[in-house]
Amino acid sequence: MSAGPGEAPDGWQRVRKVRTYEQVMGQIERQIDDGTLRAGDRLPSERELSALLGISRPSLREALRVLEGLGVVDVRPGGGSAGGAVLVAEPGGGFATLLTLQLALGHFSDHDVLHTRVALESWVAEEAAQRVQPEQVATMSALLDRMDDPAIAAAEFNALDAEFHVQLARASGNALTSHLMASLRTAIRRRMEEAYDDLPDWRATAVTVRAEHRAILAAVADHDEALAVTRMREHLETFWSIGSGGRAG
Amino acid sequence: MSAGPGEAPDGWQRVRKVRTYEQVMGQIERQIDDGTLRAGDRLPSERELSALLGISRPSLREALRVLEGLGVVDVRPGGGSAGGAVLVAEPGGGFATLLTLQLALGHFSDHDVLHTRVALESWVAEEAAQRVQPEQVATMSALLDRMDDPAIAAAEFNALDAEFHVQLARASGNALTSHLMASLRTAIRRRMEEAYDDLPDWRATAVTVRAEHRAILAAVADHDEALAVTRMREHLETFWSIGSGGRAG
DNA sequence: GCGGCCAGATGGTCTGACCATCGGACCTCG
DNA sequence: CGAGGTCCGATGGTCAGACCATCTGGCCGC
Repeated sequence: MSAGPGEAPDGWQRVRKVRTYEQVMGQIERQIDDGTLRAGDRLPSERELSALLGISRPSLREALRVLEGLGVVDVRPGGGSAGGAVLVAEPGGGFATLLTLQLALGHFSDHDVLHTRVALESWVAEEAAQRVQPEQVATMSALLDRMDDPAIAAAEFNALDAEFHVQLARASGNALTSHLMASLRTAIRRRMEEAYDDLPDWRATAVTVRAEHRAILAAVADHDEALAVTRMREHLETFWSIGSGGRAG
Repeated sequence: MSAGPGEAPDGWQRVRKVRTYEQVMGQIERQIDDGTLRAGDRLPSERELSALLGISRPSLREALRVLEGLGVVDVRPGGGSAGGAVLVAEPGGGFATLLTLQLALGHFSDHDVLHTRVALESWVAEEAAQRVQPEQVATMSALLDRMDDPAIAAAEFNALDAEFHVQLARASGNALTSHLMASLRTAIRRRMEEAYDDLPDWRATAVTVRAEHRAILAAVADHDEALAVTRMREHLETFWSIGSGGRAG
């Protein structure tokens, strides 16, 4: 991180072999950046665009696949108005895939993910406490009600747990943070489920989780920023200590 | 975000058209997840792997391109030990591209990015103040010295500024946060430079920035968490108010 | 022993083709 | 005249085969 890739002691640097698909991505990226292309716009058909760029269809398709993987375009088959590659209007796609893979590769530890969540969630709690709307409180409250179901399955409990945190992030009014958190949550979903499975009695833990969620939401609804942050931190640290304790000793 | 993509009222959901390259990615992802494939491993050659999977080379290549864009594999031409697709050992690749594009598409606002940075940087300052090592302080101090050069160009000043924040994130010991911050910084690099260009006298601003950096580093070096957090927040908010003030009024 | 040279392997790219899918126009029937 | 089904064209999805550029590693000659 202290230097760009392929950097050498002096001003020298490795020559860049620009592949065709990278040039295509560069052009699309530039056109997005200067406003020529905007969210919702439809790209020319693969055949047409490949001709315009003077390249083959496979090369163009590689670029489209990457953009698709990055959540930038949405490609649909078929003719007429629905077919073709469209610049997606919804944000956030791609983060989860990226995080999941990098986590699986061992590039980041569970510890890293949890602490990043603490950083973001703390801020989210603080911000949400400032600007939360009554109807958002109602939505989250309804979520917590559903988590109270005594017959609920662990997987659904976990999903609702995640949903609660995501809704809170939404209430903070920051789309980036909201999507980052949702993606982090997706990335560690399996580990969360495994952690639950390893608990001798997850329903006992659930009781604690429910109470903490209620407490956090109450502080947010009261616009008590400091309390919301404190409770959020405690909530995350409690869960972490239980989870790691259940697995490591 | 409240539901998965393509969800319908009942249990119905849109049929999933699984393309070949997606299946390939799924297989690779699974093998990474269960440890069959690990960082540093080399995948079979394109011809060999496409034969093993019973698909054509172009389809396989689409999967490889996406994985490459996500920073999961590193593909190099040529025969022998150096050629082929290798699972990257270095984390973080792909974040910057993704963030840059999504930002350009207008999915996230500058405001969102700045506030996410505040959330992460605040935590970074707190954590770094706890665990920073003397040599890390020395490294960052040297960076700040280079920023003192009165003849420094705006672009380099900006680069060193980013580098300082990244080093601080490193000192926090969290690779994920560190890479997220570096990527956020990359994503808004152009806007930062434009903001500097719009300043009537950026060198005057630079004086303030230098002082704030020194103050932050001093608090971190003293292991004064609270002070480090406070100063970091002030630093970011100061810069933001100047930047937006210079552009918006 | 050392340097240059050559062969094999690998990725990078292109051409052309065929299939599945979907939208929209058309046509038929009531 | 309207409603329904049908056909056609455009588009993405996939494949096969070929050729080129690049790089490694070993061979050969000096």
